[in-house]
Amino acid sequence: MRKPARTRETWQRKAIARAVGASPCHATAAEIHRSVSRGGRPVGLATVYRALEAMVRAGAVEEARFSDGRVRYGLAANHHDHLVCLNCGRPEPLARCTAPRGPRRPASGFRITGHRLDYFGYCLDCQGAAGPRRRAAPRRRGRR
Amino acid sequence: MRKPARTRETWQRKAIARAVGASPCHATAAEIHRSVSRGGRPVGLATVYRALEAMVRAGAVEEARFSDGRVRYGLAANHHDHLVCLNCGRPEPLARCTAPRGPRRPASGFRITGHRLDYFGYCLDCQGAAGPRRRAAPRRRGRR
DNA sequence: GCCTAACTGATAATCGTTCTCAACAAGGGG
DNA sequence: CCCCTTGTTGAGAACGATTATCAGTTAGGC
Repeated sequence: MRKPARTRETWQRKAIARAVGASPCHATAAEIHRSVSRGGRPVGLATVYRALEAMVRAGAVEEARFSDGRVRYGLAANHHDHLVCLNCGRPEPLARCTAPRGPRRPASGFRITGHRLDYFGYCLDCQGAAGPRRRAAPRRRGRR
Repeated sequence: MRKPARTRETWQRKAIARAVGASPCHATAAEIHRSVSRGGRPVGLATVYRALEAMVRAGAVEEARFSDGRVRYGLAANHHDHLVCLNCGRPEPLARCTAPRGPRRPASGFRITGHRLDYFGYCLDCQGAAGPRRRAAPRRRGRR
């Protein structure tokens, strides 16, 4: 009887896992793709997305989404919260997780397995320059 | 000297603001668009996005992004955290905010003005049906 | 070495969101 | 009340991150 192989250890996935671990904060798929392709054989972008999806499913990697709409990936073992600037959109990692254990008694029988906590505000650079209530320029979309 | 009018009170913006306030939890732009257009004169989708952007800039509305990638909008006055199911992706509002005041001393001089806290896990419906470690079906994209 | 299912790369497709542009209208001035 | 400036609207094109397809490759159990 053949034991079904769950996942295969390709050099691409190893390189992608290494790149995710090397990032100090959560990185976008494009950043990971660039990092991997720069440091060796190029890897397809679709492969990066598929590998990241598999790692998320396996619980090794966690996703984070900020206001720019792009998904960012980081090692689950390296979990941290963020300070996100409302002006420049840049996320800053927080040293330690400050979230409470969970809401007092999640009614409705919800089973909690994780969380994500982001603080919004203005980073040092943007406090003087632009002042509050100025929106970020998250990403250029739409017609050019 | 003409005093420049900052914003104009069009019936579209009033209707959109009413629809945002009527939603029990954060609603997507498409939901708000549908809600507004159903209950009266139809409004362009671009208008909905522009009005929401203006309200966010004014601080009256806050954004939330879950794993399906769509932006959701809710009244800032009605702030609440969420329980997000990893299987079905449905967000459940939490009655009260449980986030700590802020991280112990945001180094780097970051000025915190708000936060967002989500708990991940599995809702009652998905605990029995699918079990853990099964990914949500967030959205259909890519080739058909 | 063989075989099969998992993986890869290139690329087309999808869809939420934003931009363009001409036409419209809020609301302050006269 | 009319005029004028300028923010707003609606329709649709454009955009870009992400996902699906498909044919060829390969990891790894036997």
